[in-house]
Amino acid sequence: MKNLDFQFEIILRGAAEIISEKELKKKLQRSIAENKPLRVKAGFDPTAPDLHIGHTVLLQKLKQFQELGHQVIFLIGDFTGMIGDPTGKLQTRPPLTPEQVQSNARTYMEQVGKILDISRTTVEFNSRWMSKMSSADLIQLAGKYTVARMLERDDFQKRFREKRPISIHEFLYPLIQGFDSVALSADVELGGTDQKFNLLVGRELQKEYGQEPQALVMMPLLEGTDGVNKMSKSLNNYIGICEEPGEIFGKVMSISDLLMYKYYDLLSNKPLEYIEKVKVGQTVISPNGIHPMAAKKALAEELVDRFHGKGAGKKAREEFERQFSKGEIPEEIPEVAVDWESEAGQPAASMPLAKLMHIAGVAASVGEGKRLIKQGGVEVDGVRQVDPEVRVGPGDYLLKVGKRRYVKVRPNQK
RNA sequence: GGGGAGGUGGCCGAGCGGUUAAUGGCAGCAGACUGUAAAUCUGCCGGUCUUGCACCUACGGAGGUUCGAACCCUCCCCUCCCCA
Repeated sequence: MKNLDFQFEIILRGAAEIISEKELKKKLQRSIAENKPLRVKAGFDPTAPDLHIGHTVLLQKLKQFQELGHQVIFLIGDFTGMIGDPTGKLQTRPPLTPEQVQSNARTYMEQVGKILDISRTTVEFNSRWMSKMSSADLIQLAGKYTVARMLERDDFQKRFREKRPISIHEFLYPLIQGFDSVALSADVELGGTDQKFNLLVGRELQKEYGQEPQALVMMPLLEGTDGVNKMSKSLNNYIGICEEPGEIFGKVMSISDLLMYKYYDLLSNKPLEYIEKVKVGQTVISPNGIHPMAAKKALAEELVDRFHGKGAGKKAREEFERQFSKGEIPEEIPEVAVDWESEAGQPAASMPLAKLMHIAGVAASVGEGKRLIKQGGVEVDGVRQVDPEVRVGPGDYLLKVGKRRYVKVRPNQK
């Protein structure tokens, strides 16, 4: 096992906060002395099996622990997930069936495998111990925390102050999450900074149950592509790790420069000297700095490589440059077969372009198609269309919508 | 248990019997300018088609009163506050 300082430096990189550094060092020290890996836990919600790069901030940190020889425990919160997420405001989630949980878990692992070494990862489900817990046990658990302490949590406090509802079961969530640490005898728990309260509850409960409290490693939250909100699928400001290379590359290119520098800090594995050069380029144009656009392309390439394998990034970059820097059409364009039958069952002589766009999936409705045409955002075979009422006959067309959406349509052969 | 205030489009938030598919803001989309950056400016922003000032859907849910209701009435559901 590597020495203490070496390990600690790696763990520290990118972390927003560690509670406490002293305790963590002590644990590491002991682990080295006894040649016993630390049990490192991180919990995930099974209801959203589509991972985005925001999740990878945490996963990368887990990977680092793994590479340092520690035992990584990937905890799937299926029990909590089955009840519903308390942070969701109004919606009661339909409970997941065990089959759904299993299938989500599989999807999860496939994606997580892009980053972690699955063969060396322990996967746990908190239903394993929670579903067996009796009401009496649960009440006993609830007895270990007070309402006043619960209300210390930021969002509870805020909602309480703003007179917005807080359900009793929401108080149970931090307790259950904390109890997971007890059940797993976790030495370290990883989480986002927004998890701080829950993570701390884990420490308290471990003490209550006679365990040494876990050390906490908190990672900053990654902002979404809008640069304002936390990355999340529901806000549609995410970059999914399973998205097409071109998609990932494009989304990275469209973030603001300012955000790019944050992404560098949280996502890039490039040497620190390189990142320094990137940051120099932010303010001065000098031989020591890297131009923001070049830096962004490098980051996009790195991420595509990470999720699609070495070489995919370079390909995506070339494709990107062909399409946008040179204005050429992309190499691979999705094709859609369109039925041209009219209501009478006869092949229609023509249909409005807007409708064709709708069928081809590039417009949410016919109305939107017309709007796009009116606004000059539509090209057919390289010719911009301006009449929202134009009709087209059956045939092969290349549609371009907006700056980057292309689709080929052809009549459906019957 | 008693009393009071509310539930409006993805979100926030006006409207409180009739040009209201519903002011405004945010988000989103398209265009110009660019580095598919930021900032800025412009336009759009429920759906359908025979494009009419048409039809359908929509202001928590169900009924009702009206020529006409997001706006009035009744019942129900949900949230918040005060008292117990």
